[in-house]
Amino acid sequence: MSDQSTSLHTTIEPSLGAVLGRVHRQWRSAVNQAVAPLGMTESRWTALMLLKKIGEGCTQQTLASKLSIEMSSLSRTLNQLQQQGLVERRTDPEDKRVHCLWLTPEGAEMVEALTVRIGTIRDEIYAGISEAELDVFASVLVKMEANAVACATHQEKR
Amino acid sequence: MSDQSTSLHTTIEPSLGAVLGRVHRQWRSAVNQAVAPLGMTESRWTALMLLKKIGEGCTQQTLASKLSIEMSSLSRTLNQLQQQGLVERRTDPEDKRVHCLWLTPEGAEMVEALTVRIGTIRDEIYAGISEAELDVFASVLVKMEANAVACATHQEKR
DNA sequence: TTTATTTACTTAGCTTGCTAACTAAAAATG
DNA sequence: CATTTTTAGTTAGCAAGCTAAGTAAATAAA
Repeated sequence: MSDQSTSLHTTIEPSLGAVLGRVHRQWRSAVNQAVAPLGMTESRWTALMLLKKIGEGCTQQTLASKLSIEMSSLSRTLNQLQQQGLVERRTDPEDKRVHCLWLTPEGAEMVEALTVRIGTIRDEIYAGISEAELDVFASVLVKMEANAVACATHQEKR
Repeated sequence: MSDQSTSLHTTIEPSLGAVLGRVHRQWRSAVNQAVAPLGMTESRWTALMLLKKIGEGCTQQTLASKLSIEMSSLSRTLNQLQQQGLVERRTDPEDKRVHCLWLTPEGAEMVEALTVRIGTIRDEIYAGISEAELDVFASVLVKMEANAVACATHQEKR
């Protein structure tokens, strides 16, 4: 029994995490090709679409946390989106440290265009995968994400 | 019926690819913390361990392709591994363009040490996930990888 | 109320993915 | 056999993740 728990995952590809990285790179490459004509890159459209999803007016802090990237990474991406005239940073009058994020009209149009293009890619990448499989896949991702965060956290306090 | 096929995946998280990226980042962060004391980073240990797995003496071409990274990326990583005295590049006498890759004794020891540490992390990240779920997860990843590659390929020829 | 700490964000510099442009060797073509 | 093309690998510079070290504003402590 304890034997089983030790060997539980040894039959599986030992470096599934590396596979995860590969698939992510290839998925990114496919999407990047599709959105390049719109002047978009992964980091930019990911931020743009998540901003739309979680609701305009949110802080950079909130968006960075939902993206699971650092504030510094998001800051640079927002500089680009702002320069492209797709996003606005408005200083919160209640707390002048805080920047609230809003889509410009052009930004909103971009989200629409992206949704279409990325939807096409998504369907191609999901081809031949059943909804049941996708459900399991998504639930495993969620568990892994939580486990990885917990793991990183307990390690950093040694 | 055709309705069902259009709506097939719309109930799922629309940007599962973005989730994939997030989980990969977090998994990488957890592993990086664990292997940093050994002087390793993700790109270096991934290359080192895959070299061990697919067999020493292989070409850079082969290793890059199995890693799903470009030759140029691998070239830099190998420079680092060579500088650390973990890997050797030997010119193939039959074809002087080709560099065959070998682990040094120190490299072989490093692989052992990494296997232990990464195994620990892997078990933590797999916690609460059944073997059946992992099987589905791995099979979905494989299908997605193939689909993404196909998608990128047919796009680039417009 | 002045000082210290915390918080939201930015900037700078590193890592490692990428593409593009290069060298040198091998293979194909004339 | 000379010339062109292909192939294996390298180098240079961009993209976007990271950490570390800043600002400026808000809060806590003295």
